[in-house]
Amino acid sequence: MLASQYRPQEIEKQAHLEWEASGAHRAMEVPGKPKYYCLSMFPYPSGKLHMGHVRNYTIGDVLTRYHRMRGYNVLQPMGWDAFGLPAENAAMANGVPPAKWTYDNIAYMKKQLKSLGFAIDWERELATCKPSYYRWNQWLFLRMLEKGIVYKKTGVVNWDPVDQTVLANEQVIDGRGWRTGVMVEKREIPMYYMRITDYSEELLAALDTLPGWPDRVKTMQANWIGKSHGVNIGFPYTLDGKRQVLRVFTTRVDTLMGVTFCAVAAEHPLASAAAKDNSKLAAFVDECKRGSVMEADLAQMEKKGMATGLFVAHPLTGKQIEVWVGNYVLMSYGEGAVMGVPGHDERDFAFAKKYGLAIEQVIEVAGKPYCMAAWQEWYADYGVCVNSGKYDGMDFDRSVDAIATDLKAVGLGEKQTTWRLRDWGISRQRYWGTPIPLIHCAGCGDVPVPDDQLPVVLPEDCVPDGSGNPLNKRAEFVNCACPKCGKPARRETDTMDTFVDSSWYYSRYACADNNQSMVDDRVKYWLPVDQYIGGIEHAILHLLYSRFWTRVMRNLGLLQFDEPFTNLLTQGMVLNEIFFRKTGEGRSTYFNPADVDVRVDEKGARTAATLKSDGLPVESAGIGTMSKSKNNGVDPQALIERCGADTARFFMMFAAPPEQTLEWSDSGVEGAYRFLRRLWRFGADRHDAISKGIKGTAHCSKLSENQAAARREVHLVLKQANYDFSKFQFNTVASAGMKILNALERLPESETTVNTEGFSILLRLLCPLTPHVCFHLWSALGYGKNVFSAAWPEPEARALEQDEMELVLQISGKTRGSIRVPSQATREQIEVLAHRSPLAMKYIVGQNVKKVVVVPGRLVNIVI
RNA sequence: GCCGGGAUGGCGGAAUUGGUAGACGCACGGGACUCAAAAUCCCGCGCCCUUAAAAGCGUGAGGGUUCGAGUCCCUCUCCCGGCACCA
Repeated sequence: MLASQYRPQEIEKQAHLEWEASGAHRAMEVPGKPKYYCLSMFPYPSGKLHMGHVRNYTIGDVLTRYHRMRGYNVLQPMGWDAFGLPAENAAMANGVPPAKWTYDNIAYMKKQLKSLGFAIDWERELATCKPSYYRWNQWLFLRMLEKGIVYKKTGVVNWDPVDQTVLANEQVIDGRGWRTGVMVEKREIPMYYMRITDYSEELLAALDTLPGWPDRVKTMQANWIGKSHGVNIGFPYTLDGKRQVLRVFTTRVDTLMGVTFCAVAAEHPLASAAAKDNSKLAAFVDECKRGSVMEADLAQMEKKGMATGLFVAHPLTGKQIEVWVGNYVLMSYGEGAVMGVPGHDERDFAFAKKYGLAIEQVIEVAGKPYCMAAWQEWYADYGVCVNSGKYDGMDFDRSVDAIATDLKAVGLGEKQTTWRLRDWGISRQRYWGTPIPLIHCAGCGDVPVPDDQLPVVLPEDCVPDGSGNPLNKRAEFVNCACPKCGKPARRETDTMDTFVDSSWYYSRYACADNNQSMVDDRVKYWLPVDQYIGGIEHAILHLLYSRFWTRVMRNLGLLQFDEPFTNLLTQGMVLNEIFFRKTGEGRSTYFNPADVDVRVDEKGARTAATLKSDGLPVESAGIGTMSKSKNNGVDPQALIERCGADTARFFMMFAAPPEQTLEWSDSGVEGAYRFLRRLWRFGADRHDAISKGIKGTAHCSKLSENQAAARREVHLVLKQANYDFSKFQFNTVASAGMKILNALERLPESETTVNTEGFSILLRLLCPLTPHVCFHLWSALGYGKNVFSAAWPEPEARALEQDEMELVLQISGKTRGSIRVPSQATREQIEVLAHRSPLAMKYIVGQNVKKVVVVPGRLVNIVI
């Protein structure tokens, strides 16, 4: 018997018990059975789940359950990206060690994930902050060190001079330290790097082997790697009596004859040399070195520069060219120096205009006038060389070849391929991360920790206070013996970038219990990941580092594949409304949408919003991602407790397609809940009839016209829904479920045959989305024991057949109505029927028919 | 600034390849049931003119290709994601 009322809490709890008892979500290696590894990006244990998690893991769970029903052996694991800055911030705020805070959060969030009914194999759970995981970070780091993939060099960091600490970019606000408020400085410190640039070519080329990745992600990665072809040019000069060469890289050597200055980065050796006895320049160079290291900030800074007083010679004409220091020149790209061609480059133009430097046209584009006199014209288009001596009249390709040849002849340049991608600096001057397994010895230098001393265990009871890395204050951690000479030595206290942790965790899930090796043979069975799901914000860094790391492991013989993620789904963000009031000092107070009343007019359009507590108006700042700072988050817990996990899941899937942003809506949730109540009631009302009814296919021949029409509709919607499933369009799958229920509800209750079949289709179609209610109804109505072992529903061709079909009738491209024609009608017959239809007559009598377009199954267009 | 993406009723969204724009849901309006409320059910719902029908307009803005454009091309505006130490 079925209770008349839908009580999600009860049936969900019961379902969880049954699934747990039967081990329904365990994934075991079954040789020969097709496997499907479905992975969602693991969460950072920030405290409690947010809606972005719920969305991400619901998408993953829908795919997991769908593929199980399709006969795959599916693995869906879960773990914790447990190292990172927020734990240290929480420690500073509450005095709790990051470890305790992290483990408490994991326990709570795990409970929440379980309450959502995800088909996760919890036996494979991992947390990156556990020595059993990060020891393999350390182990692989040492292998990379041996192979020369890891190396040491200096890198630039944000330095807070008051707290005497390195700041993350996130901790720099408007160029100042977040806690001290003082201007941040750039500081160079020694760091360890991974040679991801050794893999530039492969990482770029292999994007073509990833048809299952969204094009936008592949484009972003390709642009990030940034392969460009150009020429490396030398501008000779003499300094301290020695002949030297200033090297620049350009992709536009065709504009070489238009160079009117050169500009170098503040960190460039030439800038330092010139600043030595020029205090004004030294001050300017210092100024450039202050402020944030973020590229976005640098690129938006006002272009500033100062002449060095040094001159270099044009490599082909010998003309003297002044060298400037420019804050828009990045030391990290190319040679840290550029040739200035203000006539044909936007940034050079802005710079030249500001400092009154010469602008010369050396490229002409047909049909595009160049108005030098106005001093506001430049263009970067490709064209033909002019004012360029022997190169005049040459197009881009020819001039590049000619100029490169001439440069080579004088030993001042050759063609070069340059990459935008930089090596990956992994050192972090922070506590809550994987210790870098090195020991610094006065006599032996940097000594790797021997494998048998791994893992280097991070003490779990430190409490950071914002002034540097607490590991430095731990004598028992820092002081150690040199593994080579045995003398007292100093342990490295830098930890690894947390992107290291997330670069290979997907492999570890296959063998999380192995404490003898990083990976084992089970990886061969499960990997690569068939479907990876996560936020679009990870499109570049995390995914690129993972692709790199996979190749490193492959080259060490640990993995047998090139690409870790065969298919990628990038999910959109979850947004909510933002309400605020301005307070005195121009600051804003934000109010949670749950505390705001919104009034509407008789058409449903919004008229006003007021705060519930005081009834006074609040302002709307539109919609934005759910965040603490905008106070617009919705706690999934309250929702689950009130409406159940199925409602939360169904709303998430219905409100928007997975890749798009999703806007939160309380009434939308209410609608989802209403639908599930209707679904339940349909089953409860027809319980007796359906449980006694004949299961299986309803036979067309025995059906009335009414029944056949309803059945046709169900199968038609199913056909579309199956297509949508294959495209991961879960929002239209959800709406297909609603359409099927609408169709079945329109049928009289006595139509048991069609109802029984239709409802079984509906339950199977929806069970990946709302597993609990479908699981319960399926067995309660006697369809079988377990809906997840049932066959996936397929539309029946015979159910879709019909004698007549409707075609749209257009007159000269304007839709005027529709006509009915026999399904088998030929193009000619359709044309005749269309002409004879009263609707067409009305428009074509007395007109000259120029042309008739017939699109089979769609429309007829009579052009007059 | 650079790279990537987006824009469709009051709202979320739908519309396989160019072929009836607005499926499905929310909100809103009207009605039924009820002592009443909640729940539930029925009807309506892009804009404009209108008693109604018909016509006209309509997918961010402007232009183009086509018998036909939300969908393809060009130009522009606004919004969102990333920019290497947030994860």
